[in-house]
Amino acid sequence: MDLKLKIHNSLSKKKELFTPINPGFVGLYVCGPTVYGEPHLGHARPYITFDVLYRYLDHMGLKVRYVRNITDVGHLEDELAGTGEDKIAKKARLEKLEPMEVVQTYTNSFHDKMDMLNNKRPSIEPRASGHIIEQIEMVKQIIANGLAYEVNGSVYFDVMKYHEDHNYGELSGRILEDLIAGAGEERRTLEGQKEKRNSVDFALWKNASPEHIMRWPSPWGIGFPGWHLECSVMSAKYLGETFDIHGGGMDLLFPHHECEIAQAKGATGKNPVNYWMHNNMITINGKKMGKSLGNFITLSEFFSGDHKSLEQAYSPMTIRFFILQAHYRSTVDFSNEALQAAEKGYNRMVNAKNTLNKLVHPGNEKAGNENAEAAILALCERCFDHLNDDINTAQVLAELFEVSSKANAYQNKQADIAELSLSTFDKMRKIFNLMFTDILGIRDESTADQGGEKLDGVMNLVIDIRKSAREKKDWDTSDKIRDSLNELEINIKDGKEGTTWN
RNA sequence: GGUCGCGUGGCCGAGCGGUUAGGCAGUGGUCUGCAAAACCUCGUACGGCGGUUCAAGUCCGUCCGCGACCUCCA
Repeated sequence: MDLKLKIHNSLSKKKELFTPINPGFVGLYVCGPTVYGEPHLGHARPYITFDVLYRYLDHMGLKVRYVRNITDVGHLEDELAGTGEDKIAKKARLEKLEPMEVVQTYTNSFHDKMDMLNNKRPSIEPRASGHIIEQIEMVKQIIANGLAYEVNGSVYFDVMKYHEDHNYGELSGRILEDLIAGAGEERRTLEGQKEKRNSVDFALWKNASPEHIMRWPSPWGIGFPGWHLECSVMSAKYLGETFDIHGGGMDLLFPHHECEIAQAKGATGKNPVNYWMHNNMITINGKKMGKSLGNFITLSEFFSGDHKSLEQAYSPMTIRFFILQAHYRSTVDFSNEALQAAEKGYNRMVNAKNTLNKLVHPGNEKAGNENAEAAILALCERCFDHLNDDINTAQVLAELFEVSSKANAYQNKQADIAELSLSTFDKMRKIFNLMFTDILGIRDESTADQGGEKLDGVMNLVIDIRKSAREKKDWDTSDKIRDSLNELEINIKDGKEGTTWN
């Protein structure tokens, strides 16, 4: 099939037509979380963004191998004292847990939250700690190529040497001379800085001090792998030395992804990634929500509403809808008002979806209104155009809102469903469901959808009783039923065609 | 300080050379026992100042404001 998907490549800073290396197959790697804390709103964004990409590629008939790692070792934490303690190890010490216990706890939580957000699980979810041998091998290769050096049991990547034949900064736009010149006073105190030939060099392998908990033997002594190595190693192992798409948050662009490129080229000489994609940040009061500022709200807190900044609980689908209403490369600012707007929009669209799926078309093969017919057909096409234009989910949702209005109008007889031909109506319904459910990955959280047959039966009975009451103008009974159901979060709507609920 | 990005109506957010984004809130209607929902209607926005162009939120310059990265971060 002819691919028309254009994606913004961070490497060229342009939208490029996506062409997979192997026709029909796509290798997709997304940087996963470091599992040392509860996942927060910021984590929702990349995984929803790339989930939609994954779903869309899949819809187009491509066989996608989606690899997303779990970082359970390796990130150094630069304490003020400069001890360079591993994040996982630090958390373990603070919580008096085994490091792997910490890892498991937060990995489980991460999985739970991702499931709730309706993100599909990746094809492979490798852990850094399970690939120590491969990481050591890659370090050896880079040393053999003369682009890394060992000092006191640690191995550093020689950026200056690499830059002689390559361009360190090709992704981030950094200029090496500026990086060296711009090294501030505060950075001089960081662990290992004095061992490096140059301040811009980064660790591939770090010597472990005796009190360091996570440690592995290596040709350079007991230690642990460096910051950026795992992604290079695991992407190469499962997707090949050069693969199609690498995604992640913009905050990872430098140094993490820049270093990945350098490591990969330093090891294999090959460009590791054809298309780099970066999602923008979620902000709170205009500032990036993240660990370092401590201004994050966890997904659990959103789902329960249990946080001082939250006026209410927000469901997983409200969060998903909220994120999808903005383009992935724009920042999106959190606020209660914005989330409440997303919640209402989401509810409106879900209700419209259910309405649409229950509509019965009279079956006319000719459109009653050629203009309406043409408009709907054009709208259907535009949904795909928007996705092809760098996954513009905001525009897709705008189109689906148009369909929602139509569906409601047909239901209420405020517009004639026969204005569309049967085939166009079917197409509209099919594409709405495809976009909403399959590609945008939005799930129906309403009671009606989850109550099952028994609830349906009960509700039919209740509505029938209420109908009798209403016919007798027994408004007390009628309103009592409505109010009581409301308390159970079941809403009654009296329409022309009878009463419905959700 | 360096590199990059952003500033759109009350709020959130698409668009990025000429045509309605959309959602939420608000206005006025229709419907309705009441309510809710729904549908229709209305608002005419693109930080300031210059410039390019027949035509500019949309391109260029400049100024102001904000942010990201340069240290772990999605």
